[in-house]
Amino acid sequence: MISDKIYRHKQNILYGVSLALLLFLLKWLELRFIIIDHIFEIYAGAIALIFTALGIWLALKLTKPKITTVVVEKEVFLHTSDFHFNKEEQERLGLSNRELEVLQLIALGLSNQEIAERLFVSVNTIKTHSSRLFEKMEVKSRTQAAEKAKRMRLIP
Amino acid sequence: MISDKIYRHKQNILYGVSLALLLFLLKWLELRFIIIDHIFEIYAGAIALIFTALGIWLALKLTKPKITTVVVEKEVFLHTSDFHFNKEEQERLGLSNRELEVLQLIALGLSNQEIAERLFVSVNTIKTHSSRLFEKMEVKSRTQAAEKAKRMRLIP
DNA sequence: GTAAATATCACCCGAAAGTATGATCTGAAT
DNA sequence: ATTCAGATCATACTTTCGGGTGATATTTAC
Repeated sequence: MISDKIYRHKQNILYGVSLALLLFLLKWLELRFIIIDHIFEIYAGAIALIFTALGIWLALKLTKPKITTVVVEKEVFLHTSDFHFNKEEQERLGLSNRELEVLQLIALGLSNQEIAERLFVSVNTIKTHSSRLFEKMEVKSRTQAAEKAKRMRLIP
Repeated sequence: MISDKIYRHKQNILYGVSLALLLFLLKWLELRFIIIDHIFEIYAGAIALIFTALGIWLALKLTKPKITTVVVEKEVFLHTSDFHFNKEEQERLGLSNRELEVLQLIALGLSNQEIAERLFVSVNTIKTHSSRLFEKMEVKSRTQAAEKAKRMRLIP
């Protein structure tokens, strides 16, 4: 049995355990004295650590965050195909809607007679409109009017 | 004489000076012991101050700045540069260079008279050119010609 | 309501645009 | 040398354009 062996070697075990305890005590005392001998350095190190952390915390909490602004230019390509009517230009020139309508048909290359037929009015009316049109646009012919209208985005 | 007076009070002066020195020594010893008594606290305070400063410095030096990215959209217009003369169309219509020249001036809105002056020829010549032009382009007026020429990329 | 702006139409006239036809002249191709 | 395309010019004629003037509805703004 195992208990029999223990009993037989009782004294040996007791001696061994006592020796182990003594060694442990000695080691513990040694460590204790090391700590006591260096208590000041340890304390100082702890203070250093704590106050470094405090300093970091203070700096992070109390300073304004650093902000670096990076400006990235992004090129946007605009195509002429998407035509946007220039209402401002119409108002600037003081063109009425009817006059603009006539202008658009002139730019398509229609004659006064054709425009009159399309709008169900007389040629004389179209002449009056176009005259006022040229006056307001400061041009002297229908071809110039068409050219200028395209430049000013009054027509596509 | 002054030296006489000093000689006469020699002992008094010696006593006074001795007393003053003694008091000074006592005060010095007192201050020394105060410092020695509190040497640990002073040292700890100094460490705390130094390492707080270190922490602040570390935090300021080593933190990454916040990066704010601002995207600025830069508009790039292509319409002025995207014109490529349509030589094929000119050849398909059978337009001569002179006719094309006249066509371009017509599209600018110039009158026959103005075109004639610019090209140093007579109005009749311009009329001949424009007539042949309209015939080849299958249009009936200068305004139509200008419109069609722009559509066909014969002019910008 | 009245005034101002807009849209409509008419008539006249001169200028410009466009058509038709024909005539040189030149340079390049055959 | 001849042919052919392109450029030039002219004359005659028709059509369209654009300016000028005036008149009448219609709508919009105050």
